[in-house]
This record gives sequence, C-alpha cells and structure tokens, in this order.
Amino acid sequence: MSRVLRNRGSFSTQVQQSVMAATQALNYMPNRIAGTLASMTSDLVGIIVPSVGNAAMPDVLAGALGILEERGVQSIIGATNFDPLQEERLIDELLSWRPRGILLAGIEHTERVKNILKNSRTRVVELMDTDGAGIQAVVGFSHRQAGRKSAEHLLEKNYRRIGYVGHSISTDLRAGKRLDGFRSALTDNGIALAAEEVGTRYNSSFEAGRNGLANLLNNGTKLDAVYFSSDNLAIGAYFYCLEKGISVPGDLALFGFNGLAISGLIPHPLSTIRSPRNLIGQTGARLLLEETPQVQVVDLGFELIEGSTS
Amino acid sequence: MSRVLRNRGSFSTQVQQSVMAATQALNYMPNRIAGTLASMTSDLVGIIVPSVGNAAMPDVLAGALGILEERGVQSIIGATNFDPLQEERLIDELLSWRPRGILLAGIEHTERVKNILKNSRTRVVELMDTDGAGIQAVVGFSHRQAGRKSAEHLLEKNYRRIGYVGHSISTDLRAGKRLDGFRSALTDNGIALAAEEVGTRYNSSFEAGRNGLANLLNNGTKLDAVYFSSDNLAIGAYFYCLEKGISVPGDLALFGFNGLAISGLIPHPLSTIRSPRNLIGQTGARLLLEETPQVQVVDLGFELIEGSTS
DNA sequence: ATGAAAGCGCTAACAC
DNA sequence: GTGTTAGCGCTTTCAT
Repeated sequence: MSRVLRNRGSFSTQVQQSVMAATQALNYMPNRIAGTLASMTSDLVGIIVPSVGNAAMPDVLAGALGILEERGVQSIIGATNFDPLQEERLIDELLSWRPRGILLAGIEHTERVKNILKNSRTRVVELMDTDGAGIQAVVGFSHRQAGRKSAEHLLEKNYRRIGYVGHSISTDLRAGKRLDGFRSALTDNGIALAAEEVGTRYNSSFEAGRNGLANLLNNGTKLDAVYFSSDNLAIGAYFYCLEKGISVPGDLALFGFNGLAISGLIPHPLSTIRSPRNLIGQTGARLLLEETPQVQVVDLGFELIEGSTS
Repeated sequence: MSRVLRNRGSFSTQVQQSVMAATQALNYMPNRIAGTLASMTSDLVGIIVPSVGNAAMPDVLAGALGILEERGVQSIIGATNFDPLQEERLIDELLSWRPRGILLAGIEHTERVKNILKNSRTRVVELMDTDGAGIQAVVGFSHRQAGRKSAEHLLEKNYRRIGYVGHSISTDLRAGKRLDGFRSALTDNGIALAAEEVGTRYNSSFEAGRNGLANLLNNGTKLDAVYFSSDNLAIGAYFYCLEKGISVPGDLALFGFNGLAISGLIPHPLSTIRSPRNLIGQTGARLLLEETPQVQVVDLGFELIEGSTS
C-alpha cells in the first residue's frame, strides 16, 4: 500500500512487514509517471544550457546536479547550441513534462519563451548573467562589469593599444556584454579598441584564439595588449606567442575570461576573471527548490586574477 | 481531441479547425506525464556519467544529446562521481520514470544494477569501454588496447625507463585498464614500469600531472618517458618541464590520453591517443533508439597521434 | 469520421 | 490504523 511505501500517513508494523515482503517478492518498482500525474507535483527539473561543452558549463552543471541529486530530483538537460529557437523548442517540450522548475543559462530568450514562462507556474531561475531583467530569479554576475574591470586593469597597467579577439560573438551574448563593458571603459578613458578579430569557424576556441591573434598581428596594427572573449582563446594565443617569440607581457599583454584551472598553470599564469561557476549552479538549484518563490537577483560577483600575462 | 493534436487516426479539416482554435484560446499545453502513463511508452532516456566535467564526457554528451534532441527525446542526466552506489541509486530513480532507454558510461556496475537492467525491458547501451561484458549493447573502444598501443609506441621510440602518473586510478576504472594494457605491453618486452605516482587530491588534473611528475622526478628514479592517465595530466606535466628547463622529449618524453583540442596546440603537440568521443555518443544514442534491440558491441577504435613529446 | 469510455499506476481524501 | 475510491490527463479501443 501506498502509505508504507512512501512512509506517510499511519500504518502498523504488521502491515508494513507484509507490504515489504510483497514488494520484494514481486520485484516492485515504483512508477513515478503515475505518481507525478496523481499528485500533480514532480521531482523533475529542466536545465537548458547553450552547450554542455562550453567551457563554463560543466562547472555550473556539476554544481546544480550536486544539489539536485542530493534532494532526489531528476534533471532533464537540453542544449540549445546558442539557438534561441532551439531553446524555445526545448522549453516547450520541457514544460510538457510539468517540471518543478527550470534552470536556464542566460537571460535572453524569445518573447514567446518569456511570456510562457511568466504565465506558467513553474519556478524559473536564470543563470550566469545579471545584466538585464530576469523572468523570476536570476543568479550570476555582471558580464558588462567583468568587461569593464578587465579594461580598467589593462589601462592601469598602462596598455593603450588594445585589441580584441572573440569567438562567435553574435551568438554568445554574454561575450558580447563583456566586450561592451570593455569598450565603454576604454571610451571613458578616451581611447578606442585598436583592432578586433572575430572568427567563427574554428574547431576549438584555442584555435580561434591562435588564429585570431595571428590575423590581428598580420593586419599591421601595433598592439600592446589583447583582450580575449575567453581563457581558451587567450591560451591558444599564448602558445602562438611562445612559438613566434613574442614576449608576454613585454611585447604583448594577454587577458582572458573564465579563470579555468589550466590558465593558472601555463608558464605565464593568465590574467583573467574568474566567476564562481560551481556556486552559481548550486545557488540556482537551491533557489529553484525553495518553498517561497521570490523574485530576486543574486549577484555572486567575480574575481580578477592578475597573472603574469599583463 | 487527441486525434488531431497528435495527427493520428482520421478526422475532418472542420474538426481540426475547431480543435486548433480551442487549443489556442485555452493556451493548451500537452501533458506528457499523462500521455506517457496512458500509452506506456515514453520519450525519455536516462544518461548516467561519472561527472559532467570529466574531460571526455562533454563530447560524448554533446554527441548523444544532438541525436536525442533531433528525435524529440528528452534526456535525464545524472552524475555518479565515480561512485557505484550513487550509480545504483540514480538508476533506481531513473527506472521509476520508465525511460525508453538508458545510456551508461562504462561497463562496470554493481551486481544489482546489472541484474535489474538485464531483467527490465528498457534498452541499455553502455558507452566508452569494450573491455568486458556488456548488459545489452556497448559502444566504445578498448582501453586496454589503447594502453598497449601507447606502450608499444614508446618502446618503438626506444624509451626504456618509463614512469606512470595517474589520477584517481581506483575510481577511474578505464584509466586502470589503460594502465593494465600499458604494463602488459611493457612486460611482453621484458621491462617493467620504472616508477609510478598516483595522486588523488588535487584541484585539477593539470595540477595532478604537474605534481605527480615532480614527485616522480624527486624520487630519484631516472626516467626517459612518462605515461599519463590523461592529456590534462600530461599537459600539467609539460608545463612543469617548460618551467624547470627539462627538454621534451630529449630529457623526457610525455604521452597522454584523450586527444583534446588543446593538446595539439601546445608548443610541443602532445603524443596521445584520441577516441571518437562525439561519435561514440551519437552511435550510442542511435542504437538506443533503434527498433530492433540487438545484443552487440560496436568498437569504434582509437587513433594514436604522434605529436612531438615522444 | 467521430463520440464515448475504459484504463495507465498511482495519490489523496474519505470512510470506517 | 486501515480499506476503499475518485480522479490526475491522456491514449486506445470500441461503437456508432
């Protein structure tokens, strides 16, 4: 009987015994589909990310999954490949599973998605980005501020001829916001980006960084620092410098974003910005499961790591 | 009415019109929980991996998710953290959702898991590892062979004093199999591993490789090559060599495993073994969805990449 | 071509 | 403390 299996309501030990025996004998396996339908509350949450491979995501996912699994909730994970329409499709399908909540990477979505989500009573927590209005709760940090901070650091260090190398900026909106912030800090100090290079078709970000820097340098503009849309690009570029005998940071300073483990272990630890990715995932998951739905934004900030490439 | 919504059975355009109108007006959203319960067939699959951050996993996941999403099936993903009991727990919970199938990383599971899965009629595809008996279908390659091949390569190159640096070998069974294969090839040639170092408590594999190599070298054993349990370890060690002025491969050869993008871009492209991770994910997903359940093992092989660290 | 009805395996509410 | 029953929102089958 349902009561003993779920340990709710009241029953005698005697009944418990026999029920236990029966479930063992019959090899009983609960059916959550039926349970969820009957109770109208599920232990499912949806998680939608741009891509499971995207440098920052594994940490965020690991953080969220950790919390979710320990509370016995299952996660349906979907990847949008940075395509808003794919996101819309995934959310539609997700909603048809009546999840307890949805964890979304980023705060940019199609209008339809925003409306649907606002009108549905599933909890929604948006992750990673606090630059803009969220649907219900958002947990992350300001990419615009991260960009600004990066520029300010470079300016303090007296770099003036600064270039940018990015990767798929039209689709990676967060990278776009960082660049915006970076640019505006430069503008505030009366200088402009000396050159920029945005490659889109590379096999890896390392390659994008490497080739991006090569192109930038071959264009003839004289640069003393380059800002990259992420650590991986910066690392690819760093190796290019090693290979070409470009002294870092003497000839050229390099600045990344993400604060990946490897960035601290290359011969010149990379100057970069690290965000609390795992914590963002954890916090998002906790918020999602919280009893009291609360409209709020949790800014977990970021940290500038001064390595030796700047 | 159900027939027009799912475009099955027969109905007139007139009825179709009115149903469409009604769904629009009422903002109808299908309920797959109810649908699944009624039809007793679901569009859910479960995916269980050791960790979403584990170097090889994002590619496998991306491959699998790609196929799965394009066929409109949702994925419940769980991470075991290399803990067989956690895997057992996850599988129990997964099964209660009556998934269409389960994708499992690896072929080592608790006896209970194997029995449950054999007796359930959910499709099971085990990924990554073909060294041993699978439950139903397995897609991957032989880690033992990969290890052998690595050793043979090093021996051909005339390295004789060979060390090993690994990371969490007791939990990462696949790494253990590679080491086994590596060892046996060495033994076949009458030599033994000169030294080995297995660190477990590092923040990252890069660090494990770096410190592992440092320890190995400090122990005084003279080595001319080191085999690492993965590229990340080897890369961490490579940077250590750069820093200490150890010439690679002159003083010391380095050999990794995985064939990550970054490994090909460091100043000395890493000698390593690359497996078709994305393809393994794709193939696994396809097999899982196939109509005709077929007991089989699909060995997708691997490729030895001769870089310049050996 | 279409309406009606019987479940799917549970949970929650109600009676005793 | 324990047995019973009415749904949950669909799919499927059976009449019509």
